[in-house]
This record gives sequence, C-alpha cells and structure tokens, in this order.
Amino acid sequence: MDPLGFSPHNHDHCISDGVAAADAQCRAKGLQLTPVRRRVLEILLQEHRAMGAYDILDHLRNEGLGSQPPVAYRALDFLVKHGFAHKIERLNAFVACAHPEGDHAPVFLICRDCNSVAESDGRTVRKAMADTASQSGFAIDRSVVEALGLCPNCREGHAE
Amino acid sequence: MDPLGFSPHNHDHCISDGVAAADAQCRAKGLQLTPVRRRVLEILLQEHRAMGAYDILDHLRNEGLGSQPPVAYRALDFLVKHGFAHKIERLNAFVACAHPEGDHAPVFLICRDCNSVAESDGRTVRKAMADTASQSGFAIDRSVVEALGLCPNCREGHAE
DNA sequence: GGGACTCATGTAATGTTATAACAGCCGCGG
DNA sequence: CCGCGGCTGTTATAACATTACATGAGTCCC
Ligand SMILES: [Zn+2]
Ligand SMILES: [Zn+2]
Ligand SMILES: [Zn+2]
Ligand SMILES: [Zn+2]
Repeated sequence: MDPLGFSPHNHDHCISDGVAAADAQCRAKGLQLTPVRRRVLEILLQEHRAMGAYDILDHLRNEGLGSQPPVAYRALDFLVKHGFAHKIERLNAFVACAHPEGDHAPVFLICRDCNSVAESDGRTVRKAMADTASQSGFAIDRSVVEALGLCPNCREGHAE
Repeated sequence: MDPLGFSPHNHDHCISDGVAAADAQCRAKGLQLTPVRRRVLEILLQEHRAMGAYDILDHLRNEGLGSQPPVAYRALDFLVKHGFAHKIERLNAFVACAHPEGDHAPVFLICRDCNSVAESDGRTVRKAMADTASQSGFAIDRSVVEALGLCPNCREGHAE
C-alpha cells in the first residue's frame, strides 16, 4: 500500500478515482451520494490536504450549496462513517481517504512542517495494538493512530 | 506495566504518589510546580478520568484559584509538556499520567461505555509505527495512539 | 537600592470547532 | 392522499481554545 501524500502524482486521477470509488460503493450499499456529499468529497480530494469543517463550509458557501455548519458536518459525518474520508483528531480536520477500496485501518503521518497528511497501512500497528489491549482485556472497536513528524521532503530541507 | 484505570486500587495512593513524583521531577529539572499547577494535577488524579479544560476550570473557580480559560489551559500545557498529564485528542480532554516515572509513549484505551481511560504500554505499538513510517521515509517525533472500545468491566455487562 | 529581566498569573475579549433543535422537502409504499 | 424515513435549511448555542495586554514576584547585576 502506497502512503501517498508525499510523492508527486497525477492529481486529476485522485479526484475522479476517489469519486468513482465512492459512487460505486454507494450504489452497492444503497447509500445516497447526494450533491453536497459528493461535492465535499471532491473538495477534499481536490485540495488533497487536511481541511477544517469551516474551510469546507467556505467552499460550499461560495458555490451556493449551504452556508451553515451543520451542512458541512453532516456531509463529513457521512463520508467518515462510510470510509470515504477520515478525521484527523490531532488537527480537528478531515482528509479524503487515499484507499477507498474496502475496509482499512489507516495510520496517518502528519508533517509538522508542510502540514501534509499521508495515509499509510496500519495493519502491523493494529496488530500490536490488539496485543497490547488484549493484555488488559480491552476490546478495541476503532482506533486513532496519528504520527507527527517530518515528511521525506521536509527532512531534506532540515538536514542541511 | 499495569494499564490501570480498569481495576480497583487504593485511590489515595494515586493522588499522593502522582503529586510526589511530579514534585520530585520538578525539583530535579528546575521546574516550578506552582499552586495552580499542583492543584490541577491533584484534580486530575482525584477524579481519575478524562476531564475537559472547562471541567477543571470549574474546580479552580470554586476554590478561588482562577476563573478564566487561560488559567486552566496554561496549567494543563505545563503538565502535558512535562509528562505529568496527557491530552486525549479523541475526547478533547486531559488525564493525569498513570506512569509519571520517566519518558514513555503511552497508548490509551478509551471505554465507550463508562468513559474510563487506561494508559497502557505503547512500546510494541511505537515499534510498529516506526517501521511503518520508515517505509515512506517519515521521521516520527510524537504520536497519538488511542483505542476506542469496551473495557473489561463493561464487556461483562454486554456479554450477557 | 534601582533597573532589567524572566517566569507565572489575572483578565477581557475573541476565535475556532461542533451540536441541538426544529421546520420543510421529497420520494416511496400503503 | 397520507405517513414515514432520509436529507437539507436555518437559528441558536454549546464546547473548546487562544490572543493580547496588564500585573506581580523573584533573580541577577551593578
Ligand atoms: Zn482511508
Ligand atoms: Zn513536510
Ligand atoms: Zn503517562
Ligand atoms: Zn467501561
């Protein structure tokens, strides 16, 4: 699984692929990818960064799609709930999912310099967490795993 | 390392030991454990749960130790910065550190039923995260690791 | 002792993030 | 037509957090 976020890429694909994947999954599961929800997902994919709910709301307002906080929060709740986006707790912000195919347990790598957020494969980390939790009899439902540090690009700049 | 938080214990010890440990470390490092800071730590130890900054502020206000948000936030910043307390990002709340002896990289287990928060040993998890991050060239400074689920006590209730 | 400095605190004002509550709309099955 | 569930529009407010500036206590140097 590719961490994304730290490497150049054809960004048009991010958007079209992300929306297409969400579209397909919604059709498959009987969910409604309404105009607001679709647009919020597009905005997140377009900007390709962690955005606050109010940042997104600004976009929506400019486009006449809603101007009050609940509009943005409801769309974000839907996207997060169904795995099309994630909330970054540390930033109180949201990112489009980089791997919208099926279930996954992501680990986020947050650069403190350029604020980019990469979504990485969390399987080994989840395994370790499950082990840790089982020792105290705790049953994990979901988890928040976020690392803060320097991305490869910003490390270069600092190394000199 | 004991996860704490899910098992009965002599709670007076939590408080006196926690404050004593902070006191010793402050003396050793030349930090000032001022009345407000000490009192906030005591409150966190006393309540033994994740508390919002405004919950703490209420206590302080009742005791005439400060009534404005910055008073609570400054004390909490100090405690968190020096490892005497932790912020739970998922809850926007704070807990006293359960293992105030030296550096550590905790994993938090948050019960969605009773809201208790246990602090568990994160070494294996951090190892897994370091491996994951290194694959993409990311250098981790700090990390947020929080699991949400059911604690042993609440599991029993649900199992029936 | 006075002056400059640092660190902690007091307080007002404000900024940011998130939710509650209720009204209206629309598509669908009865 | 009617009721119902899901989505949206809007107002208001709750919850969380910071900026900015003033004050006071201790320390260092002279
Ligand atoms: Zn994802
Ligand atoms: Zn970076
Ligand atoms: Zn701790
Ligand atoms: Zn519980």
